Amino acid sequence: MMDSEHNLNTENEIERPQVSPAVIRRLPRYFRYLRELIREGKMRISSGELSERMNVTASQIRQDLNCFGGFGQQGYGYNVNYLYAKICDLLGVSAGLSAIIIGAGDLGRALTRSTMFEKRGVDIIAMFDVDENLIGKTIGDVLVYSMNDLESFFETHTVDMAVLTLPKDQAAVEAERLLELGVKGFWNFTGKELSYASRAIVENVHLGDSLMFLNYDICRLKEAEEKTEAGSDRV
Amino acid sequence: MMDSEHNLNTENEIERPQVSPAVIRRLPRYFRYLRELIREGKMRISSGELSERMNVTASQIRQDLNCFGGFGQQGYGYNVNYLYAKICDLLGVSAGLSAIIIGAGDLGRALTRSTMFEKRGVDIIAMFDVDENLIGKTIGDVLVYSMNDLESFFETHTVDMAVLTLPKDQAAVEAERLLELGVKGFWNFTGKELSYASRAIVENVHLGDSLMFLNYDICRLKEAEEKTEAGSDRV
DNA sequence: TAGATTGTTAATCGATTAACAATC
DNA sequence: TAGATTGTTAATCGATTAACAATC
Repeated sequence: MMDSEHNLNTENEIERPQVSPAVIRRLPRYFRYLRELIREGKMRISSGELSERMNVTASQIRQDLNCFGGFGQQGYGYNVNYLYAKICDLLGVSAGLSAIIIGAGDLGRALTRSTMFEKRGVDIIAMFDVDENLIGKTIGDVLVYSMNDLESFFETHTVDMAVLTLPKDQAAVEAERLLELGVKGFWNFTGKELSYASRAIVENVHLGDSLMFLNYDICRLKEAEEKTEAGSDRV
Repeated sequence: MMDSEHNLNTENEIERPQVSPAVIRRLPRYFRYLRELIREGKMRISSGELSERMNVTASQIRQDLNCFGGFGQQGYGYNVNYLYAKICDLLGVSAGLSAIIIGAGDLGRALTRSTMFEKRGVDIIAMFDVDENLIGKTIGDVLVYSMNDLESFFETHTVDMAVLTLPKDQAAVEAERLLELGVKGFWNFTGKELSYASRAIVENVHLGDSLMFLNYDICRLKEAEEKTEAGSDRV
């Protein structure tokens, strides 16, 4: 089941799978559907059945999962709990990752109060803001610190990632500061596109882009409707 | 400049460009960079220069823009204002699209108060919720209506899209209700994956998936670091 | 005109799907 | 054993990049 050829090299130099981002971006979706299957009490699932639920090809599912090893069994399919556990591993659900949220504005507060992090094994250990009225307060069950205390906070805490929900024009300078303190990843909602090559990992979120994609399709739909109407009862 | 071959068919059957989603998903990013260029007062830009800023190939830029017509000029490049106007058109920035927000929770409020919609020409005309304490209140400058008043609201208003920020378990039933009322598109944050084929357009947003993609990379990075440490000073 | 840069075709690359042998 | 379904290779499809002729 485990590959043998790759391990011929020095000691056991781990085989970096080097899986394409396209595949990795699909993993969270498998994660979601597997949770659902578990909730339903389903014990096993075939790529065929899963493909129907998820609206993708069975081929793709098998191909995707095989990038990480043989999680299934011929003639049987996939054990739901086992597969779920494997995907959780890949996505670090039990890795005990810690996060801080920079910016206790509307979005920062919404994210803090959501169950999103908890469900994915990420622990929000603090929020930071410059607003004197917020500092010392608790949002959800997370304490808001002053941005001035960032450095001292890092002396006593390990922080894997920072969620950036602060104003766009401060994004770059604060991110640099966090980088200096050893943050490994940024979940960046500021709209300012950040990129630190090998120094840190950045996931830039552009909600506005998603909105505009929808806009595009709605416009095309409206155009088509106008055309139809014009064709049916105009001049 | 305008294509001639496609227009040989009946009357002028509009040429549906049928551009790939991959290209369309990139348009909002051009939109953002062009805004920046305008802010900087730049009048013209070549695909080469833009490609450096955006970190994509010049080839891709020219290919993308050409899906919608010849927006540039040989030997000169692209007129920033003209190109911006064209992309705004495609993305419906001046189409006067209207939206309502279903669910006045943390996320709904955060979206309402943001400038995201305004910047993209989408008008939020109402919010809806079931919470008696919120109904009648104003968030940003948007009034919160009762979910019971949904049908009557539609009698006097045109609604292009609904932003779904309500609890997951109510997503499907309320979306169906909105569909019935003539909503054309859904910006869906509920986590419940919706799909209405030709009846409506759905943009499912899964912030958690984005977080997990980041998790994946951070885990790989941590693994790599542990390996390095182990190699340098262990046993 | 010469220089620059697009529009567009052709070549390459990568991702998805199909097919089937391996195997439970 | 026969049936089912994976793991995996090969074929197809689509998207990206390179190249260059058109043209401003």
